[in-house]
Amino acid sequence: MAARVREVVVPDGDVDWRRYDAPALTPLLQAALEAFHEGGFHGTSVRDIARRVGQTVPAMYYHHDSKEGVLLALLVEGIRDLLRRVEAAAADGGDDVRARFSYVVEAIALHGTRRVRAAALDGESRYLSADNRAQYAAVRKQVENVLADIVDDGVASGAFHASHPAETTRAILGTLQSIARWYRADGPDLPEEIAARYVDICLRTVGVEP
Amino acid sequence: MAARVREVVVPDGDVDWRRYDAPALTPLLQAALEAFHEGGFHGTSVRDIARRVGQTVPAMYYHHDSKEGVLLALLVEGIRDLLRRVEAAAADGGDDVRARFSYVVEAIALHGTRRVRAAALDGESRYLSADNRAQYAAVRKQVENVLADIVDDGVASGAFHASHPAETTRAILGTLQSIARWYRADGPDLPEEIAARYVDICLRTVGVEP
DNA sequence: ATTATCTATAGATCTATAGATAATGC
DNA sequence: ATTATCTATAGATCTATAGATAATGC
Repeated sequence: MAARVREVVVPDGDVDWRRYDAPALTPLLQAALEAFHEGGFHGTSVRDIARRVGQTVPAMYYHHDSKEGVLLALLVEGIRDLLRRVEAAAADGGDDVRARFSYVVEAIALHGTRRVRAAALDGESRYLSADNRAQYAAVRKQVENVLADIVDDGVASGAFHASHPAETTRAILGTLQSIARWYRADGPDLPEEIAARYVDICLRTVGVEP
Repeated sequence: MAARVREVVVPDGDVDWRRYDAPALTPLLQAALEAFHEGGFHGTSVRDIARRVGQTVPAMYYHHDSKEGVLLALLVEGIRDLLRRVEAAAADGGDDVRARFSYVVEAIALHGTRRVRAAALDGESRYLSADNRAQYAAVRKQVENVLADIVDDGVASGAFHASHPAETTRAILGTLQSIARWYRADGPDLPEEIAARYVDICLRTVGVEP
């Protein structure tokens, strides 16, 4: 197997979770991300991907086991990036549960716009084989748990109000996930504006006046 | 073109929007809906569909122009069903904006569980040709407008609180849409329980204590 | 030696249609 | 006549691999 994952160790304290540079993807993965975003996993052929990057199909197979391997690499890279940011955002909030909540919502909303293709790719994870899907889902679950813990803390301390904390967390994640399905980079609103609005909206959802 | 749409005229006052019988789909459309739900539009071949219904591929082409025609028929049928129910739910709420909101949210949530395959199919609408997508989107927009008008009314009358009503409506629709992505009929919760919880959650989102 | 690419191709599968055939309704 | 199905097949496209070739690093 030729595929490898370059592990870049970034100390958590150094993560600027609001800053987005160009994604650190190989040209082939960048092309595949765009292709999957436009046509979906099954609607994209390996020839589509190769053509976009100006290479031949076998060049792709040298770096990745299969088309599914390309999807997995993109999904794992994307969700790990989100997890790093979300953990940094939660840490940034310190002891203030409302700040922790607001920052984490902001981080997920920013990801949905600044990394709209990666965020929208989540829906394609269902086409992964069981093993690969589990690997992706494990990281995704960690992201969800960060928010779930904050909501639980807020409800327990009386800062938040929710009749069904777990379902409320899921509802908020659904809302934030949906951003990537309508956001267009050439639209009228800046990612920062959108994120700020979703912080407001999600605060109300946990019973807090923004 | 052999395909036809049977139009069943149902007076709006007669729609029991909480009641779900078996969907009125031909066996082929039922099979296609299950196939698309499992594999997505591009991950499903016309042979898959024919095999499920115990027929040959040309039998499908006799009733539908193309594979895309099958998807369009399913999407349009599903969204029209939802629109009918949502309009009945809004009417049921009468002059009480909170009741109208609660009923419409309940109706969309019930649709996400009772018609989970149809609801989840929404994401595949992006693979339709521009014309067909516009036809589907027009009906979908009507559903969204019903909720948007209620949220605007509630904010205008002071019954609801939302800094960004349009974005709040979109957020709520995102939450409700996400139900179909995790709901399983063999799960522990009844559709009615889930719908009731989402009414609670969405009321909070518009600044109302449930 | 290793890394990264290429040309050429295998073998399967895809959507869709041509044309035949049977069953039904007038 | 109409409706609904079938067998057979066209022609394109799919994923993946075999084996050759060039460029790079020691």
